[in-house]
Amino acid sequence: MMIISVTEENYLKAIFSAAHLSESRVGNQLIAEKLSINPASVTEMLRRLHDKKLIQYNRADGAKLTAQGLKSAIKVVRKHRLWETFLVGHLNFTWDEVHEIAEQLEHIQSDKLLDELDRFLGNPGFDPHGDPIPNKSGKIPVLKSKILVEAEIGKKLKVVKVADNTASFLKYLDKQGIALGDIIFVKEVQDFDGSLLVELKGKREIYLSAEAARKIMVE
Amino acid sequence: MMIISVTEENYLKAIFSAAHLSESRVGNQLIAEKLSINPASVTEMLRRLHDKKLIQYNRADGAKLTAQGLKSAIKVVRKHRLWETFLVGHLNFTWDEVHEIAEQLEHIQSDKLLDELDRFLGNPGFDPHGDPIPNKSGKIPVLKSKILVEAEIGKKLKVVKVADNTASFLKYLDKQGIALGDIIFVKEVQDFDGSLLVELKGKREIYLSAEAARKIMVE
DNA sequence: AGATATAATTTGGTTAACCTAAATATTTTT
DNA sequence: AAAAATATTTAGGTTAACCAAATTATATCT
Ligand SMILES: [Mn+2]
Ligand SMILES: [Mn+2]
Ligand SMILES: [Mn+2]
Ligand SMILES: [Mn+2]
Repeated sequence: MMIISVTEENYLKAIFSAAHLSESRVGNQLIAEKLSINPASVTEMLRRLHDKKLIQYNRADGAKLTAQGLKSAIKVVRKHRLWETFLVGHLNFTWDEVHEIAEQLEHIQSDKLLDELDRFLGNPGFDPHGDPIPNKSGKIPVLKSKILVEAEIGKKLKVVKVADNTASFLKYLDKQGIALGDIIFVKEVQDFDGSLLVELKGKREIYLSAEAARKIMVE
Repeated sequence: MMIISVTEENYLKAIFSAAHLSESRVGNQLIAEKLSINPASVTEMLRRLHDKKLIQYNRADGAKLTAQGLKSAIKVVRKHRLWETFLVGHLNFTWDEVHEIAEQLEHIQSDKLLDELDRFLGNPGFDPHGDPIPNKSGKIPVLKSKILVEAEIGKKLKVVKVADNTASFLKYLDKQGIALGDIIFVKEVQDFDGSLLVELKGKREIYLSAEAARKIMVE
C-alpha cells in the first residue's frame, strides 16, 4: 500500500471536485484557490503527485487524476459523506455543522471502519446535503436534478440537493423552512429581478431570490 | 484556544500514562521509548511543551503535566476510549482491533462530537479493555481491582480489566474463552511455576501461566 | 573520592509543507 | 507581431518533527 499523506489527499480531492464541476482545465491556480494555498506550493505538490503516479500533468491540460488518483479521491469523498451522514443521523448534528468535522474524519485510515460505518448507516446513497455517496467499488449514484430557477412553472418537484454547503446558506434554508425531501413548486417568476414565488409542502408561499434558487436542486 | 498539534497530544498522553503506572520520574528516555522516538527529539519537544505551559520540567523530577497539560491529556484519553467503545459496540470490531484506529480518532477536534458520542454510547464508564473513561469534567472512575495472581484461592471474582492491550494477548484470551465480566476463581496455584488452575463461568477449568494471570484484573 | 555507567543535551543534519518575490511562459489584446 | 495580462515555475527562505553522533551532566559503584 502506497502511503498518501493527509495533504496529498486534500489535493486529490480538490482536483477531483474541480474537474467535476467545471469541465475545463484544472490548473495550478484553481487548486491553490480551493486549498487556500500559494500557487508556488501547488507546483511543488503536483510534481510529487505526478511522481507517485496519482495525476498526469502538463501545462495545456492541467492536472488530471490517474485511475489510482481517482480511486483515492473517491474514497476520501466517500468517507467525508458517510461521516456527515453519521453525524446528522446519529449525533444530533445539523447539516450546517458537519462539514468541518468531516474534513478531519475523512482522513482516518481503516478499510474495516469504512465498510462498517457504511453498513451501520444502511448503505446510504446520499449525504445530508443531497450529495451522492460513492459505494465501496467507487460508483457514484447519479441524480438527474436541476436547479430550481430552471424549473417549469406549476410543476411539483422535490428538493433533493443543495449546491452550496456553506453554513450561512444552510441556515438560511432552515429559517425558510426548506429541507431536503420537501415538495415545492414555482408559482410565479418575477420579471424584474428573477425572484421566485414558490409554494412549499402545499402549505406555505415564500419568495426566493434568483440567487438562492440557483442553489436549490430539485427533481 | 491554544492549538496543540497531534504530535504534542501524543507526548502529553505518553507523559500522562507513564506517570500513572510508574509513580517514579517520567524522564526523557521513557517518553522516547513509549513513542518510538529518539531521546534527542524528546528534549526538543519537552522544551516546546514547557514553553506552552503544558508541562513543568527539570532534570531531577523529569516531566510533569501542568493543570493545562493534564486537562488536554485526559481529553485525548477520553476520546480514545470512547471511540474504542463505539467501534466495539456498534461497528462489529473486536477488542484487539480497535486501538490503532482510536489512535487516529483521538485527535479529531470537536467538543460537540465528543459530547454527542458520549451521549450516544450512554456515558460509558469503561472501555472494551476495562479501562476507565474520564467523564466530561475530567473525572476518572476508579475500580479497586487487583491482578489475578494475587487473588485469594476459592474466592469468586469478576474479570473487569486487562493490563495488556496488545492484539496477541487479547486474542489469546479470546481463544481461552475469557472475556470482561466473566466470573472466575482460582482453584489451585502450581508451586513450581506459579501457574493457576482457574474455574471459568462455573463450567470450565483452565490453566493460566503466571505471566497471563498477571495481566488479568479482577474484582 | 574517583571510576564507570546512565541520562540528557548539543550539534549538525533531513524531509514535508508551506511562503514571498522574481523570473519565465503562455495567452489575449491591440 | 508586439504589448499587456495572466499563469506557472524557480529561487531562496521558514517551521515542525524527526535523526545520528558527540558531548556534558548526573548517579552509582568500588
Ligand atoms: Mn462536506
Ligand atoms: Mn456533504
Ligand atoms: Mn487503546
Ligand atoms: Mn482501551
